[in-house]
Amino acid sequence: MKINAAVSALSALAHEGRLAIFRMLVQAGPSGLTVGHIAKKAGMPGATLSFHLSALKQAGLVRAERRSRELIQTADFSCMNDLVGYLTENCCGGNAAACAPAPKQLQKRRA
Amino acid sequence: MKINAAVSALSALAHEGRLAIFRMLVQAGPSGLTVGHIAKKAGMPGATLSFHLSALKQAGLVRAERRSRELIQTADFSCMNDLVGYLTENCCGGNAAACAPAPKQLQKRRA
DNA sequence: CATATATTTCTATTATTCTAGAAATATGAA
DNA sequence: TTCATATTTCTAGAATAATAGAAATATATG
Repeated sequence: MKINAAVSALSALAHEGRLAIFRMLVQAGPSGLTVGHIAKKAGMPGATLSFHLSALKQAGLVRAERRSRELIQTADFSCMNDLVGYLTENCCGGNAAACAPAPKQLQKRRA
Repeated sequence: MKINAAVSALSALAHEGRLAIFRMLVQAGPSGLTVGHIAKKAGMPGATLSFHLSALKQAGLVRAERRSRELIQTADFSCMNDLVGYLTENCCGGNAAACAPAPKQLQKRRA
């Protein structure tokens, strides 16, 4: 992942409404959600939601597929994982153990 | 992590200069870097760098400690890990295997 | 074709963030 | 105290992003 792609993805997620939408989709998994469903859960006018979904798509974090009149939105899990990997890449120069702020609190996640 | 904290962290990272700074600090590890060192590597005027470091600190991603005339900046690894955890939380409703876009390309990172 | 539903694009207004020069503050050294 | 270095705060103009109503487009059904 290049820095521009990472900035796009982070910018897309750096908004309360869009982050909530993205997390909904992450948790929904590969079967996704329709725009209407998201609009209801997010309590957002259609035009506003459409604007935010575009931002997420532009960044590569969300994909859409038409099913009849509805558009099913799904999270792009590999984009998400690439972003996470980009942020944590080569953490502490590769010495992951150094990231633990205190000895008792060992890092459980990847470092 | 609450959504507001996540949005703050993501907003702080959603800028090419700040993302580059943060990654420098992540890779530098717990010993950190001085403002001057970062300014040189990032090729950024002091005032601009200071503005961006403030944003990263405000978001909890960076901490500073004075050592004589210099201020040592370090990444906050637990904040970073919390953010990553927040993004990927309960992915696919807990069925992590579902995130793999294709059977042949298994997810190597946490899901 | 006419009508209904689902979603997007257009538009303009409002709000927020970025940038960097200049001045200010903090620390240390002579 | 005077000077040098390191960093921040102040400032204001320039750039970018958010919001949502209204109109447009896509698909389906009678």
